[in-house]
Amino acid sequence: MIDARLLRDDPDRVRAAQAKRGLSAEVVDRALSADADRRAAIASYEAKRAEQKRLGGQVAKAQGEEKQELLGQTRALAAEVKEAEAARVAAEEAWNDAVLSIPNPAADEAPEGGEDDYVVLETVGTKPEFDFTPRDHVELGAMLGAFDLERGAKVSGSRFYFLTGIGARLHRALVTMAMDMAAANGFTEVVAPALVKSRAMEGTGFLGQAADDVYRIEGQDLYLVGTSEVPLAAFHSDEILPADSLPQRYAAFSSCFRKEAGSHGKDTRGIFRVHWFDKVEMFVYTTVEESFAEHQRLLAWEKEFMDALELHYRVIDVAAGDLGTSAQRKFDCEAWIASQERFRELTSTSNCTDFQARRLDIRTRAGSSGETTPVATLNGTLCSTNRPIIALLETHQQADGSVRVPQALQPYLGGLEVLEPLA
RNA sequence: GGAGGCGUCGCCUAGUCAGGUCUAUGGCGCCCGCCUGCUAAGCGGGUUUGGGGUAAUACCCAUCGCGGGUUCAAAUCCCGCCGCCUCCGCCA
Repeated sequence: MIDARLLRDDPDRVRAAQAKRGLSAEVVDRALSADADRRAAIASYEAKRAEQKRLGGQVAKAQGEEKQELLGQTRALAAEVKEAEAARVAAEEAWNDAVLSIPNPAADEAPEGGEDDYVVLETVGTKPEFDFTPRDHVELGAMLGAFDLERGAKVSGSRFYFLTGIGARLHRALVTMAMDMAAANGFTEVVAPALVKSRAMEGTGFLGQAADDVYRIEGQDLYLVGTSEVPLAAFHSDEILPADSLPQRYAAFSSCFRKEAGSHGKDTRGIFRVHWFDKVEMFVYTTVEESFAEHQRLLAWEKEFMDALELHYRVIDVAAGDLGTSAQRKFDCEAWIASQERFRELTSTSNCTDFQARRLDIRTRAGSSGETTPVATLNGTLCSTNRPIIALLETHQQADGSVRVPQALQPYLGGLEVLEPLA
Protein backbone atom coordinates (compact mmCIF):
# COMPACT_ATOMS: atom_id res chain seq x y z
CA MET A 1 0.00 0.00 0.00
CA ILE A 2 1.36 3.36 -0.88
CA ASP A 3 1.66 6.14 1.65
CA ALA A 4 -1.64 8.03 1.88
CA ARG A 5 0.29 11.21 2.59
CA LEU A 6 2.31 10.86 -0.61
CA LEU A 7 -0.89 10.37 -2.55
CA ARG A 8 -2.50 13.41 -0.97
CA ASP A 9 0.48 15.76 -1.01
CA ASP A 10 2.08 14.84 -4.30
CA PRO A 11 -0.42 13.02 -6.54
CA ASP A 12 1.56 13.99 -9.63
CA ARG A 13 4.45 11.89 -8.44
CA VAL A 14 2.13 8.91 -8.09
CA ARG A 15 0.69 9.60 -11.55
CA ALA A 16 4.21 9.69 -12.97
CA ALA A 17 5.01 6.42 -11.16
CA GLN A 18 1.97 4.78 -12.74
CA ALA A 19 3.11 5.98 -16.15
CA LYS A 20 6.61 4.63 -15.57
CA ARG A 21 5.12 1.19 -15.03
CA GLY A 22 2.95 1.65 -18.09
CA LEU A 23 -0.25 1.89 -16.02
CA SER A 24 -3.16 4.28 -16.05
CA ALA A 25 -3.33 7.16 -13.58
CA GLU A 26 -7.11 6.88 -13.37
CA VAL A 27 -6.87 4.99 -10.10
CA VAL A 28 -4.96 7.92 -8.57
CA ASP A 29 -7.88 10.25 -9.16
CA ARG A 30 -10.27 7.63 -7.92
CA ALA A 31 -8.22 7.26 -4.75
CA LEU A 32 -8.01 11.01 -4.19
CA SER A 33 -11.74 11.51 -4.44
CA ALA A 34 -12.35 8.43 -2.29
CA ASP A 35 -10.03 9.93 0.32
CA ALA A 36 -12.01 13.16 0.41
CA ASP A 37 -15.30 11.25 0.64
CA ARG A 38 -13.93 9.05 3.35
CA ARG A 39 -12.77 11.92 5.51
CA ALA A 40 -16.06 13.73 5.18
CA ALA A 41 -17.92 10.54 6.11
CA ILE A 42 -15.69 10.00 9.14
CA ALA A 43 -16.22 13.55 10.37
CA SER A 44 -19.98 13.25 9.97
CA TYR A 45 -20.16 9.91 11.74
CA GLU A 46 -17.93 10.97 14.58
CA ALA A 47 -19.87 14.16 15.25
CA LYS A 48 -23.11 12.20 15.53
CA ARG A 49 -21.54 9.52 17.62
CA ALA A 50 -20.07 12.08 20.05
CA GLU A 51 -23.49 13.64 20.46
CA GLN A 52 -25.00 10.21 21.08
CA LYS A 53 -22.47 9.49 23.78
CA ARG A 54 -23.04 12.86 25.39
CA LEU A 55 -26.80 12.32 25.53
CA GLY A 56 -26.28 8.77 26.73
CA GLY A 57 -24.48 10.11 29.78
CA GLN A 58 -27.44 12.37 30.53
CA VAL A 59 -29.93 9.56 30.15
CA ALA A 60 -28.09 7.59 32.79
CA LYS A 61 -28.46 10.41 35.29
CA ALA A 62 -31.94 11.63 34.40
CA GLN A 63 -35.15 10.58 36.13
CA GLY A 64 -38.84 10.46 35.28
CA GLU A 65 -40.19 12.79 32.60
CA GLU A 66 -36.81 14.26 31.81
CA LYS A 67 -35.51 10.79 31.12
CA GLN A 68 -38.39 9.97 28.81
CA GLU A 69 -37.80 13.11 26.82
CA LEU A 70 -34.09 12.37 26.47
CA LEU A 71 -34.85 8.83 25.39
CA GLY A 72 -37.00 10.21 22.59
CA GLN A 73 -34.17 12.40 21.34
CA THR A 74 -31.57 9.73 21.56
CA ARG A 75 -33.65 7.10 19.83
CA ALA A 76 -33.87 9.29 16.73
CA LEU A 77 -30.17 10.01 16.93
CA ALA A 78 -29.36 6.30 17.12
CA ALA A 79 -30.84 5.79 13.67
CA GLU A 80 -28.76 8.64 12.30
CA VAL A 81 -25.61 7.24 13.84
CA LYS A 82 -26.26 3.88 12.28
CA GLU A 83 -26.78 5.44 8.89
CA ALA A 84 -23.67 7.61 9.16
CA GLU A 85 -21.63 4.60 10.20
CA ALA A 86 -22.77 2.61 7.16
CA ALA A 87 -21.80 5.55 4.96
CA ARG A 88 -18.39 5.71 6.65
CA VAL A 89 -17.77 1.99 6.14
CA ALA A 90 -18.72 2.25 2.46
CA ALA A 91 -16.45 5.25 1.95
CA GLU A 92 -13.56 3.46 3.64
CA GLU A 93 -14.04 0.41 1.45
CA ALA A 94 -13.96 2.54 -1.69
CA TRP A 95 -10.75 4.12 -0.46
CA ASN A 96 -9.19 0.76 0.32
CA ASP A 97 -10.11 -0.69 -3.06
CA ALA A 98 -8.51 2.24 -4.84
CA VAL A 99 -5.38 2.49 -2.75
CA LEU A 100 -4.73 -1.27 -2.71
CA SER A 101 -4.66 -1.34 -6.49
CA ILE A 102 -1.84 1.18 -6.72
CA PRO A 103 1.52 -0.61 -6.92
CA ASN A 104 4.69 0.53 -5.20
CA PRO A 105 6.18 3.45 -7.16
CA ALA A 106 9.38 2.25 -8.81
CA ALA A 107 12.73 3.65 -7.78
CA ASP A 108 14.05 6.58 -9.80
CA GLU A 109 17.01 4.39 -10.71
CA ALA A 110 14.83 1.57 -12.09
CA PRO A 111 14.76 1.53 -15.90
CA GLU A 112 11.57 2.68 -17.56
CA GLY A 113 9.60 0.25 -19.72
CA GLY A 114 8.68 -3.41 -19.76
CA GLU A 115 10.16 -6.89 -19.68
CA ASP A 116 12.75 -6.23 -22.40
CA ASP A 117 13.90 -2.89 -21.07
CA TYR A 118 16.18 -4.20 -18.33
CA VAL A 119 19.69 -2.85 -17.91
CA VAL A 120 22.62 -5.25 -17.57
CA LEU A 121 24.59 -4.17 -14.51
CA GLU A 122 27.42 -6.66 -14.80
CA THR A 123 28.43 -9.98 -16.29
CA VAL A 124 30.44 -12.42 -14.22
CA GLY A 125 32.71 -15.26 -15.36
CA THR A 126 33.16 -16.49 -18.88
CA LYS A 127 30.82 -18.31 -21.17
CA PRO A 128 31.46 -22.06 -20.95
CA GLU A 129 32.94 -23.46 -24.18
CA PHE A 130 32.67 -27.10 -25.20
CA ASP A 131 34.66 -29.11 -27.74
CA PHE A 132 31.60 -31.33 -28.15
CA THR A 133 27.92 -30.63 -28.64
CA PRO A 134 26.59 -29.82 -25.17
CA ARG A 135 23.53 -31.73 -23.99
CA ASP A 136 20.59 -30.01 -22.36
CA HIS A 137 19.58 -30.71 -18.78
CA VAL A 138 16.89 -33.18 -19.83
CA GLU A 139 19.38 -35.40 -21.64
CA LEU A 140 21.93 -35.07 -18.87
CA GLY A 141 19.32 -35.75 -16.24
CA ALA A 142 18.26 -38.92 -18.03
CA MET A 143 21.87 -40.12 -18.28
CA LEU A 144 22.48 -39.38 -14.60
CA GLY A 145 19.13 -40.67 -13.44
CA ALA A 146 18.59 -37.27 -11.79
CA PHE A 147 14.90 -36.84 -12.48
CA ASP A 148 11.87 -38.64 -13.85
CA LEU A 149 9.68 -36.43 -16.00
CA GLU A 150 7.38 -39.09 -17.42
CA ARG A 151 6.32 -40.37 -14.05
CA GLY A 152 5.96 -36.81 -12.79
CA ALA A 153 3.43 -36.19 -15.55
CA LYS A 154 1.75 -39.53 -14.87
CA VAL A 155 1.30 -38.84 -11.16
CA SER A 156 0.75 -35.08 -11.03
CA GLY A 157 0.43 -33.78 -14.58
CA SER A 158 2.41 -31.51 -16.84
CA ARG A 159 5.14 -29.37 -15.28
CA PHE A 160 5.65 -31.94 -12.51
CA TYR A 161 8.59 -34.30 -12.00
CA PHE A 162 10.30 -36.51 -9.50
CA LEU A 163 13.87 -35.79 -8.49
CA THR A 164 15.57 -39.16 -8.24
CA GLY A 165 18.94 -40.48 -7.16
CA ILE A 166 21.65 -37.89 -7.70
CA GLY A 167 19.01 -35.30 -8.56
CA ALA A 168 17.39 -35.66 -5.17
CA ARG A 169 20.80 -35.68 -3.58
CA LEU A 170 21.77 -32.49 -5.41
CA HIS A 171 18.58 -30.88 -4.17
CA ARG A 172 19.47 -31.73 -0.59
CA ALA A 173 23.07 -30.57 -1.07
CA LEU A 174 22.05 -27.23 -2.56
CA VAL A 175 19.52 -26.51 0.15
CA THR A 176 22.00 -27.40 2.87
CA MET A 177 24.76 -25.32 1.31
CA ALA A 178 22.41 -22.35 0.94
CA MET A 179 21.24 -22.63 4.53
CA ASP A 180 24.82 -22.89 5.77
CA MET A 181 25.78 -19.78 3.84
CA ALA A 182 22.76 -17.91 5.15
CA ALA A 183 23.51 -18.94 8.72
CA ALA A 184 27.13 -17.86 8.31
CA ASN A 185 25.86 -14.47 7.15
CA GLY A 186 23.76 -14.05 10.26
CA PHE A 187 20.37 -15.17 8.98
CA THR A 188 17.92 -17.02 11.20
CA GLU A 189 17.00 -20.34 9.62
CA VAL A 190 13.29 -20.91 9.08
CA VAL A 191 11.11 -23.62 7.65
CA ALA A 192 7.91 -21.83 6.64
CA PRO A 193 4.35 -22.99 5.93
CA ALA A 194 3.51 -23.29 2.24
CA LEU A 195 -0.18 -22.69 2.92
CA VAL A 196 -1.29 -19.27 4.09
CA LYS A 197 -4.46 -17.29 4.66
CA SER A 198 -5.64 -14.61 2.25
CA ARG A 199 -4.32 -11.86 4.51
CA ALA A 200 -0.74 -12.98 3.87
CA MET A 201 -1.30 -13.24 0.13
CA GLU A 202 -3.06 -9.90 -0.07
CA GLY A 203 -0.47 -8.26 2.14
CA THR A 204 2.41 -9.31 -0.04
CA GLY A 205 0.64 -8.13 -3.18
CA PHE A 206 -0.01 -11.52 -4.76
CA LEU A 207 -3.79 -11.30 -5.01
CA GLY A 208 -3.72 -8.34 -7.38
CA GLN A 209 -2.36 -8.69 -10.88
CA ALA A 210 -0.61 -11.96 -9.94
CA ALA A 211 -3.77 -13.67 -8.60
CA ASP A 212 -4.14 -15.90 -11.65
CA ASP A 213 -0.86 -17.57 -10.82
CA VAL A 214 -1.89 -18.57 -7.29
CA TYR A 215 -3.38 -21.91 -6.24
CA ARG A 216 -6.31 -21.65 -3.88
CA ILE A 217 -7.56 -24.42 -1.65
CA GLU A 218 -11.17 -25.11 -2.42
CA GLY A 219 -13.63 -24.26 0.29
CA GLN A 220 -11.04 -22.74 2.59
CA ASP A 221 -9.37 -19.40 3.05
CA LEU A 222 -5.99 -20.92 2.20
CA TYR A 223 -3.54 -20.44 -0.63
CA LEU A 224 -0.43 -22.29 -1.71
CA VAL A 225 2.48 -19.86 -1.64
CA GLY A 226 4.54 -19.17 -4.72
CA THR A 227 7.46 -18.18 -2.51
CA SER A 228 8.20 -18.19 1.21
CA GLU A 229 8.38 -14.41 0.94
CA VAL A 230 4.65 -14.65 1.69
CA PRO A 231 4.71 -16.46 5.05
CA LEU A 232 7.86 -14.60 6.06
CA ALA A 233 6.38 -11.18 5.37
CA ALA A 234 3.27 -12.11 7.32
CA PHE A 235 5.43 -13.59 10.11
CA HIS A 236 5.64 -10.23 11.87
CA SER A 237 2.28 -8.84 10.74
CA ASP A 238 0.49 -6.63 13.28
CA GLU A 239 3.72 -6.19 15.23
CA ILE A 240 5.88 -3.28 16.25
CA LEU A 241 9.49 -4.36 15.93
CA PRO A 242 11.91 -2.71 18.37
CA ALA A 243 14.29 -0.41 16.49
CA ASP A 244 17.32 -2.18 17.93
CA SER A 245 16.06 -5.53 16.62
CA LEU A 246 16.51 -4.36 13.02
CA PRO A 247 17.63 -5.58 10.62
CA GLN A 248 15.95 -8.95 11.14
CA ARG A 249 17.22 -11.44 8.58
CA TYR A 250 15.52 -14.77 7.88
CA ALA A 251 16.39 -17.56 5.47
CA ALA A 252 13.35 -19.73 4.89
CA PHE A 253 12.90 -23.05 3.18
CA SER A 254 9.53 -23.85 1.70
CA SER A 255 7.96 -25.46 -1.28
CA CYS A 256 6.65 -23.02 -3.88
CA PHE A 257 3.62 -23.49 -6.12
CA ARG A 258 2.77 -21.56 -9.26
CA LYS A 259 -0.01 -22.07 -11.75
CA GLU A 260 2.13 -20.58 -14.53
CA ALA A 261 -1.05 -19.21 -16.03
CA GLY A 262 -0.35 -17.44 -19.28
CA SER A 263 2.89 -19.28 -19.93
CA HIS A 264 1.40 -22.13 -21.94
CA GLY A 265 3.92 -23.44 -24.36
CA LYS A 266 6.78 -21.58 -22.69
CA ASP A 267 9.71 -23.61 -21.34
CA THR A 268 7.77 -26.84 -21.54
CA ARG A 269 10.90 -29.00 -21.61
CA GLY A 270 12.41 -30.35 -18.42
CA ILE A 271 12.25 -28.86 -14.96
CA PHE A 272 12.84 -25.20 -15.79
CA ARG A 273 9.29 -23.89 -15.45
CA VAL A 274 7.23 -26.06 -13.15
CA HIS A 275 4.19 -25.90 -10.89
CA TRP A 276 6.18 -26.84 -7.83
CA PHE A 277 9.74 -26.40 -6.66
CA ASP A 278 11.56 -25.78 -3.40
CA LYS A 279 13.45 -22.68 -2.44
CA VAL A 280 15.60 -21.08 0.21
CA GLU A 281 14.56 -17.45 0.36
CA MET A 282 16.22 -14.58 2.19
CA PHE A 283 13.88 -12.10 3.82
CA VAL A 284 14.79 -8.93 5.71
CA TYR A 285 12.94 -6.45 7.87
CA THR A 286 14.76 -3.14 8.18
CA THR A 287 14.13 0.59 7.96
CA VAL A 288 13.29 2.28 4.68
CA GLU A 289 16.48 4.35 4.96
CA GLU A 290 18.58 1.21 5.35
CA SER A 291 16.70 -0.79 2.74
CA PHE A 292 18.67 0.44 -0.25
CA ALA A 293 22.02 -0.67 1.18
CA GLU A 294 20.42 -3.91 2.36
CA HIS A 295 19.18 -4.57 -1.16
CA GLN A 296 22.79 -4.42 -2.36
CA ARG A 297 23.79 -6.84 0.39
CA LEU A 298 21.09 -9.31 -0.66
CA LEU A 299 22.36 -9.09 -4.22
CA ALA A 300 25.90 -9.69 -2.98
CA TRP A 301 24.78 -12.82 -1.10
CA GLU A 302 23.01 -14.09 -4.20
CA LYS A 303 26.17 -13.55 -6.21
CA GLU A 304 28.16 -15.38 -3.56
CA PHE A 305 25.91 -18.38 -4.14
CA MET A 306 26.20 -18.14 -7.94
CA ASP A 307 29.98 -17.88 -7.57
CA ALA A 308 30.04 -20.96 -5.35
CA LEU A 309 28.39 -22.91 -8.17
CA GLU A 310 31.01 -21.55 -10.60
CA LEU A 311 28.35 -20.28 -12.99
CA HIS A 312 28.58 -17.71 -15.75
CA TYR A 313 25.90 -15.11 -15.06
CA ARG A 314 24.81 -11.52 -15.38
CA VAL A 315 22.93 -9.17 -13.10
CA ILE A 316 20.08 -7.13 -14.52
CA ASP A 317 18.19 -4.13 -13.20
CA VAL A 318 14.56 -5.02 -13.91
CA ALA A 319 12.48 -2.34 -15.65
CA ALA A 320 9.59 -0.66 -13.83
CA GLY A 321 6.89 -2.35 -15.88
CA ASP A 322 8.24 -5.80 -15.02
CA LEU A 323 8.43 -5.28 -11.26
CA GLY A 324 5.90 -7.07 -9.10
CA THR A 325 3.21 -5.02 -7.38
CA SER A 326 5.24 -4.69 -4.20
CA ALA A 327 8.72 -4.05 -5.52
CA GLN A 328 10.32 -0.65 -5.76
CA ARG A 329 13.39 -2.09 -7.44
CA LYS A 330 14.47 -5.57 -8.48
CA PHE A 331 17.72 -7.23 -9.50
CA ASP A 332 17.80 -10.63 -11.16
CA CYS A 333 20.81 -12.91 -11.45
CA GLU A 334 20.61 -14.77 -14.73
CA ALA A 335 22.81 -17.77 -15.37
CA TRP A 336 24.05 -18.90 -18.74
CA ILE A 337 22.12 -21.94 -19.94
CA ALA A 338 24.33 -23.60 -22.55
CA SER A 339 21.61 -25.47 -24.44
CA GLN A 340 19.56 -22.31 -24.85
CA GLU A 341 22.56 -20.09 -25.48
CA ARG A 342 21.14 -17.39 -23.29
CA PHE A 343 20.91 -16.10 -19.73
CA ARG A 344 17.94 -17.25 -17.65
CA GLU A 345 16.71 -16.04 -14.27
CA LEU A 346 17.99 -18.05 -11.31
CA THR A 347 17.56 -15.60 -8.48
CA SER A 348 15.75 -12.34 -7.90
CA THR A 349 15.91 -9.78 -5.12
CA SER A 350 13.35 -7.06 -4.50
CA ASN A 351 13.21 -4.05 -2.26
CA CYS A 352 9.55 -3.60 -1.33
CA THR A 353 10.31 -0.59 0.87
CA ASP A 354 7.32 -0.01 3.17
CA PHE A 355 4.71 -1.23 0.68
CA GLN A 356 4.10 -4.69 2.16
CA ALA A 357 4.64 -3.44 5.71
CA ARG A 358 1.77 -0.96 5.38
CA ARG A 359 -0.56 -3.69 4.21
CA LEU A 360 0.55 -6.13 6.88
CA ASP A 361 0.83 -3.49 9.60
CA ILE A 362 4.47 -4.04 10.53
CA ARG A 363 6.07 -1.07 12.19
CA THR A 364 9.02 0.11 14.21
CA ARG A 365 9.65 3.24 16.23
CA ALA A 366 11.41 6.06 14.45
CA GLY A 367 14.49 7.51 16.13
CA SER A 368 13.94 10.02 18.93
CA SER A 369 10.29 10.91 18.35
CA GLY A 370 9.03 7.46 19.32
CA GLU A 371 6.55 7.61 16.45
CA THR A 372 5.68 4.33 14.81
CA THR A 373 6.60 4.03 11.18
CA PRO A 374 6.26 1.14 8.71
CA VAL A 375 9.39 -0.97 8.25
CA ALA A 376 10.86 -1.94 4.91
CA THR A 377 10.78 -5.53 3.67
CA LEU A 378 13.17 -7.11 1.19
CA ASN A 379 13.38 -10.54 -0.30
CA GLY A 380 15.88 -12.43 -2.37
CA THR A 381 16.27 -15.93 -3.69
CA LEU A 382 19.26 -17.65 -2.23
CA CYS A 383 18.64 -20.98 -3.90
CA SER A 384 15.68 -22.26 -5.78
CA THR A 385 16.20 -25.95 -6.33
CA ASN A 386 15.57 -26.67 -9.98
CA ARG A 387 17.18 -23.93 -11.99
CA PRO A 388 20.55 -24.14 -10.23
CA ILE A 389 20.54 -27.86 -10.95
CA ILE A 390 19.90 -27.10 -14.62
CA ALA A 391 22.65 -24.46 -14.78
CA LEU A 392 25.03 -26.72 -12.91
CA LEU A 393 24.50 -29.74 -15.14
CA GLU A 394 24.70 -27.79 -18.38
CA THR A 395 27.67 -25.63 -17.39
CA HIS A 396 29.87 -28.34 -15.91
CA GLN A 397 28.99 -31.19 -18.26
CA GLN A 398 31.72 -33.20 -19.95
CA ALA A 399 31.78 -35.06 -23.25
CA ASP A 400 30.76 -38.41 -21.77
CA GLY A 401 27.75 -36.96 -19.97
CA SER A 402 29.48 -36.78 -16.61
CA VAL A 403 29.27 -33.52 -14.67
CA ARG A 404 32.03 -31.83 -12.69
CA VAL A 405 30.94 -30.83 -9.17
CA PRO A 406 31.96 -27.29 -8.16
CA GLN A 407 34.39 -27.38 -5.28
CA ALA A 408 32.14 -25.57 -2.82
CA LEU A 409 29.40 -28.13 -3.32
CA GLN A 410 31.62 -31.20 -2.98
CA PRO A 411 31.47 -31.39 0.84
CA TYR A 412 27.69 -31.50 0.57
CA LEU A 413 27.88 -34.53 -1.72
CA GLY A 414 30.20 -36.53 0.47
CA GLY A 415 33.27 -35.34 -1.42
CA LEU A 416 31.92 -36.34 -4.81
CA GLU A 417 33.94 -34.56 -7.54
CA VAL A 418 32.16 -35.84 -10.61
CA LEU A 419 28.59 -37.01 -11.24
CA GLU A 420 28.83 -40.12 -13.40
CA PRO A 421 26.18 -41.31 -15.88
CA LEU A 422 24.40 -44.51 -14.92
CA ALA A 423 25.73 -47.61 -16.68
C1' G B 1 -13.37 -34.90 15.49
C1' G B 2 -15.70 -34.72 20.92
C1' A B 3 -15.99 -32.36 26.04
C1' G B 4 -14.57 -28.45 29.25
C1' G B 5 -11.84 -23.89 30.52
C1' C B 6 -9.73 -19.28 28.99
C1' G B 7 -8.85 -14.59 25.76
C1' U B 8 -9.00 -6.88 29.25
C1' C B 9 -4.24 -0.88 26.55
C1' G B 10 4.30 -4.47 27.24
C1' C B 11 3.50 -8.48 31.47
C1' C B 12 0.12 -9.71 35.50
C1' U B 13 -4.68 -8.21 37.04
C1' A B 14 -9.97 -5.78 38.78
C1' G B 15 -14.46 -5.32 36.29
C1' U B 16 -18.53 -9.52 33.06
C1' C B 17 -23.45 -13.07 37.09
C1' A B 18 -27.42 -7.84 38.39
C1' G B 19 -25.63 -2.96 30.83
C1' G B 20 -25.23 3.58 32.29
C1' U B 21 -19.29 9.18 34.83
C1' C B 22 -15.58 2.10 32.69
C1' U B 23 -13.56 8.65 30.10
C1' A B 24 -11.27 0.41 31.89
C1' U B 25 -8.87 -0.76 38.28
C1' G B 26 -4.43 -1.92 40.66
C1' G B 27 0.59 -3.98 40.58
C1' C B 28 5.20 -4.83 37.85
C1' G B 29 8.20 -2.91 34.13
C1' C B 30 9.53 1.47 31.48
C1' C B 31 10.05 7.12 30.79
C1' C B 32 10.36 12.22 32.97
C1' G B 33 10.97 15.14 37.33
C1' C B 34 11.92 15.93 42.77
C1' C B 35 14.92 14.30 46.69
C1' U B 36 19.94 12.37 47.10
C1' G B 37 27.94 11.96 47.85
C1' C B 38 26.43 7.60 44.16
C1' U B 39 22.87 3.78 43.69
C1' A B 40 18.56 1.89 45.74
C1' A B 41 14.32 3.34 48.37
C1' G B 42 10.73 7.30 48.75
C1' C B 43 7.58 11.20 46.46
C1' G B 44 5.02 13.44 42.03
C1' G B 45 3.71 12.82 36.95
C1' G B 46 3.51 9.96 32.46
C1' U B 47 3.07 5.16 29.81
C1' U B 48 -2.27 0.78 24.09
C1' U B 49 -2.69 1.46 19.13
C1' G B 50 -5.09 3.56 15.09
C1' G B 51 -8.05 7.48 12.87
C1' G B 52 -10.39 12.45 12.30
C1' G B 53 -9.08 17.45 13.31
C1' U B 54 -5.37 21.73 13.90
C1' A B 55 -0.14 25.91 11.58
C1' A B 56 0.66 23.44 16.18
C1' U B 57 -2.27 22.69 20.40
C1' A B 58 -7.04 21.75 22.01
C1' C B 59 -10.69 18.52 21.03
C1' C B 60 -13.21 14.22 19.07
C1' C B 61 -13.93 8.89 17.35
C1' A B 62 -12.58 3.79 17.48
C1' U B 63 -10.04 -0.10 20.13
C1' C B 64 -11.47 -5.17 26.28
C1' G B 65 -9.51 -12.02 20.59
C1' C B 66 -12.49 -11.13 15.59
C1' G B 67 -17.33 -10.31 13.23
C1' G B 68 -22.53 -9.64 13.66
C1' G B 69 -26.99 -8.66 16.76
C1' U B 70 -30.13 -6.66 20.94
C1' U B 71 -30.47 -1.66 23.30
C1' C B 72 -31.27 5.25 23.85
C1' A B 73 -26.59 2.99 25.79
C1' A B 74 -22.34 -3.15 25.46
C1' A B 75 -15.76 -5.08 28.24
C1' U B 76 -20.63 -6.59 30.40
C1' C B 77 -26.48 -9.60 27.25
C1' C B 78 -27.33 -12.91 22.53
C1' C B 79 -25.33 -15.46 17.92
C1' G B 80 -21.23 -16.96 14.78
C1' C B 81 -16.01 -17.43 14.17
C1' C B 82 -10.72 -17.56 15.59
C1' G B 83 -6.75 -18.65 18.91
C1' C B 84 -4.65 -20.88 23.41
C1' C B 85 -4.85 -24.57 27.51
C1' U B 86 -6.65 -29.44 29.69
C1' C B 87 -8.79 -34.25 28.81
C1' C B 88 -10.60 -38.00 25.16
C1' G B 89 -10.41 -40.04 20.16
C1' C B 90 -7.47 -40.32 15.68
C1' C B 91 -2.81 -39.71 13.43
C1' A B 92 2.94 -38.68 11.25
